[in-house]
Amino acid sequence: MFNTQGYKATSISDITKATGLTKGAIYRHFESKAVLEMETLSHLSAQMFSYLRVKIKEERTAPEKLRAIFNFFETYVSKPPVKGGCPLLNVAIEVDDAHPALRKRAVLMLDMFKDAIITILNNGVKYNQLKADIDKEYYATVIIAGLEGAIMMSKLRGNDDDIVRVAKHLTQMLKEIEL
Amino acid sequence: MFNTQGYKATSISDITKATGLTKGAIYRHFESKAVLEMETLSHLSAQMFSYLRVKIKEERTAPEKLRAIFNFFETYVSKPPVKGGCPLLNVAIEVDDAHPALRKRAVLMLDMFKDAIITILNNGVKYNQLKADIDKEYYATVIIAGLEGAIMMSKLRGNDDDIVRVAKHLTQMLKEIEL
DNA sequence: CTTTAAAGATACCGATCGGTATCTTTGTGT
DNA sequence: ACACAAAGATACCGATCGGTATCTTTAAAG
Repeated sequence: MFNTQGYKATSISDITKATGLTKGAIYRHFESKAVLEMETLSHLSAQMFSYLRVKIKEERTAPEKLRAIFNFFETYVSKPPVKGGCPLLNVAIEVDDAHPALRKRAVLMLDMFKDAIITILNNGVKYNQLKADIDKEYYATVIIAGLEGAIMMSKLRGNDDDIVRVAKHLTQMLKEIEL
Repeated sequence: MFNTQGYKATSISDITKATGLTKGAIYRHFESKAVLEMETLSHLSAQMFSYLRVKIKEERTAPEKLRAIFNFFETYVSKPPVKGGCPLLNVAIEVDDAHPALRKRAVLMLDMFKDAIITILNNGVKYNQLKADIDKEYYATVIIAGLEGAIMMSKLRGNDDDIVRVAKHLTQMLKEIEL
């Protein structure tokens, strides 16, 4: 519910209705709504990276791993891995300076995503699957920005068209640094 | 305030404090908070497109117009045209199915942005500045997704680095379809 | 100067917010 | 069978939510 309706927009009462639990039960396990939000985001983050890690490990070369990532995101709207779209994108847009802890977690998620891609790029160079002189941070940024922006567009329109186009473009970009 | 804190997260009381007006004064001019949200989004949308249109009209050729757009977005975080980042991105992430009117406006904003870029691409082909066989919808989508995703990343980190990287990439992509 | 309508202020509405003190139930180890 | 702690339920708190009925102020036309 935090991921679909937003953190601020989801009330504890919404959660009691959805879970059948009472406020007393919830507040016994979470000391505040802010803590519940944090732990929910951590859970969503872990879930997302878990799914993604499986897809990445199924492939052997760096280009194949990257294509697996693009492919993973192509059906993000029609078959969302977690309801409500990308938790990173959602929380990044919602958090302002009033939620420093949640913001920190969001930055951490972005770092993890970026590092995962950079690691793949590094291994690609190491094993002569990718050109040696590529700017890894640059490509990681372009990939994440494209995917996240495309999720926004596709989710707004309610179909995968936009994200399929961006995935196609990223695949094309990949060809240019492939050996 | 709607654009910085979010629509749902901004209360009428927040607005009375910020404006010095009272609820009575506000509700005389706007029949509900939802209407105020709608008109605010329309205003933000018009403002954004106004700024962007100026930048586009300053350039003469299609490639120059597109580069002007990329350049416009490069300082979006450090020198935001409107406080709180991109109104399209913000509203697209916040709206769920409970806000159909706001959602419709968001789709309209995306359509306008996309159409503006497609028009530039069409003119570029017409005047032999761009290759004739390009998929305009594809490039428009890639450009918007990249820029919006980059805004999310840059805003989360608090600097322009990510969006500068993506702008560089889009400039590079442009070279490939330029004549 | 008076009239009049728009604009704004005041005071309130019921509903819901996050949160808590206190009570009851449940499950487990002995 | 009993003790006891953990889990959950109940009932409430003050604050704030969006919204409104009613009163006062403002400003412009005659």
